[in-house]
Amino acid sequence: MATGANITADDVAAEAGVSRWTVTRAFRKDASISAKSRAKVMQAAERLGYVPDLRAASLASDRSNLVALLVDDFANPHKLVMMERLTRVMRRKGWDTLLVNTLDKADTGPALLNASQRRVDAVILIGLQFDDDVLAAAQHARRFSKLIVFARSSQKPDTISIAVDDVQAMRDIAAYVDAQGYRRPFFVAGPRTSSAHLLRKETFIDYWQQTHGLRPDCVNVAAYDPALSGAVVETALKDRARADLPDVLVCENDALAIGAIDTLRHRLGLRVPGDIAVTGFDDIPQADSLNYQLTTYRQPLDEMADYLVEVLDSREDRDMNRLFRGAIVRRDSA
Amino acid sequence: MATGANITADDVAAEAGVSRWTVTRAFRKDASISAKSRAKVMQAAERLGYVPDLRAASLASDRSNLVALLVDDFANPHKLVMMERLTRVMRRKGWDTLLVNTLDKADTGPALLNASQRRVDAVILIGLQFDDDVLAAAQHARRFSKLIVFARSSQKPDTISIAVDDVQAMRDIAAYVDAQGYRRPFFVAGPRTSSAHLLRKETFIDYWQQTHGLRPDCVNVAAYDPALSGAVVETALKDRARADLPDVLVCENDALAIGAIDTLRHRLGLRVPGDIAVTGFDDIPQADSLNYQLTTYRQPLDEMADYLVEVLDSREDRDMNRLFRGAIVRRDSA
DNA sequence: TTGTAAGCGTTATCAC
DNA sequence: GTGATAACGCTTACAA
Repeated sequence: MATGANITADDVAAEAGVSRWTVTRAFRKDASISAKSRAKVMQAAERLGYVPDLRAASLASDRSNLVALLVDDFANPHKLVMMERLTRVMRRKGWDTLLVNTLDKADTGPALLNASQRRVDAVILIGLQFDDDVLAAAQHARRFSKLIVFARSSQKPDTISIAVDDVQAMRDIAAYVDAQGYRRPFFVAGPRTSSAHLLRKETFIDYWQQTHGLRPDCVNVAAYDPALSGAVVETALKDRARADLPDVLVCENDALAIGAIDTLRHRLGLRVPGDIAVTGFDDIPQADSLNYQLTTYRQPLDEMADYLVEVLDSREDRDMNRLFRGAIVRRDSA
Repeated sequence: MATGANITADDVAAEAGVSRWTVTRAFRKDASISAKSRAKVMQAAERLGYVPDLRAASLASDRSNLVALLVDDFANPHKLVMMERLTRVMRRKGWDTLLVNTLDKADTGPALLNASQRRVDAVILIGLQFDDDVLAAAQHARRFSKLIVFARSSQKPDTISIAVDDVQAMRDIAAYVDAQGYRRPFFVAGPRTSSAHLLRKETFIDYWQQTHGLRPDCVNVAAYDPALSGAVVETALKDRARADLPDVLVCENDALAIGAIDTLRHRLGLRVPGDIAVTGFDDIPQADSLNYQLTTYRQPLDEMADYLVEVLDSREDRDMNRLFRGAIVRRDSA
């Protein structure tokens, strides 16, 4: 076990009969080194089982090639999709990922401190509890140069936001629902309270007021949790007369939508989309299942991830916020 | 931004009027240091915005307090549950997590190398493609002392396996299904091929042969993917006469079970559990949804995670494999 | 193209 | 209880 522990570049240098610095060079793609030297070094390294120590490299160069990924809400399946995509793209480009589970809202500060101690080059936030005020309060712990908010828009200065254009997206959804002929929309919103979070809901309501002069009903669910969403929807709808029921539930994301569908079908005895249509947001894998066939909105995650590594690589200091445009994924639910 | 970059222990020492080593001591829980000195140091550190550099600490002490988590199958929702649990428990105990997305089967070696370069104290494998042969081939890249296989049993020496007792678990499930009166069982297995992976399937078949003298039908699904599972089940059952259909589908895990349920209901027009019952394994969040109410088997993840950190903390070299016993979670699907 | 020497910010060891 | 000093393994000038 632990084959050849503590083999250093010096050992390899001795074995290959060169200097330590030449060993280092051999391990870099760019480097002015003769093919012969490199071969000699590589063979010696192989023989000895040398593995460069990135801690030391990072300490000396002040670049860690490490990025902290702060995640708070592991209940939403979309998190898994994002984590897969981000770690895949980053690893391909030479960035390692420090996964930090932000235990609860109060833990944001400690989590950032954690990342700082590892001297990560950047911190990526994917989550919902990272309100701008939380971020502001936690900023003093910063010892990294880039704070990136992924898949959520943020107004905070000193922060790079890579997200879908919520206003555009929700207008697309509203227009789609409208075009399908639904006239009694009902919005199922998530737990967000700060202004940056209300964009989807507000956009949807605005659209409806402007085009049809009516204000859609809304409910707020305290977490992006399907079961909770179902409970809230049930409470809101169970005592309504059939004629008073909405004809479409527009949900802030798929997790809420799926919980809503389950409740409509299994608690309220309604058909989806027969009696009530439902839309989501995110296009999680489940949305494509036979059972849900959820009409939803897909963010261009690949593009967003590619841009993310571009940001990581960049040394620029200009504004790097970027909004992307996704597309409706039309299925049977609406 | 990057408030007070490069504040080191020396700076704090100067500010507080003590030596660097005293600063270090102040930051440890155990330490022979006077309360007065500590207070002085902490104030100075606060004033300067000092954040200890864990890279340097790790380099000097040869303990990184970093653990690599290798994940290969992001399609299974259970992965999200495990990641949450592990990162939560580890973080509470002072262990940071390096998340490595094992891109494909051939990437196992490079992924381990990646971890080695960061000098992680241990590597945890949660995934299915980590066959024992892959592990063996990749071992030469080891530069960490502990290789832990989590939630999957492994026969490999030099490896610590923390898992549920598959034989015991599958016997429990088989006995349950038997006691419920089902007599035409059908097993839906995952993609695993090596012997360590076949435990659940073999145990189930053995049980049935010994107790009823019959060999249940089986299908293999090439990935733990609900859609794929559904397709395989559909192919296997669609041409059968009603009387030839199984009365229960015992699935190797919940992902397969959920895909199977969708297909039974939406493709084959069967009721679950009315016409065919279904069982799963893992108890993923979805299993408890109104739509599935899946009878499944829960692994004692908290206990397992607690034991994991115990293993991480341990300096012992004895055999640390451990099998846990879970419990059936009885719901409506069987 | 290659080598030398001085850091990088801690911890460990040993004195005091 | 506290303080020097030598590692730890690499990178970065700069010199050869």
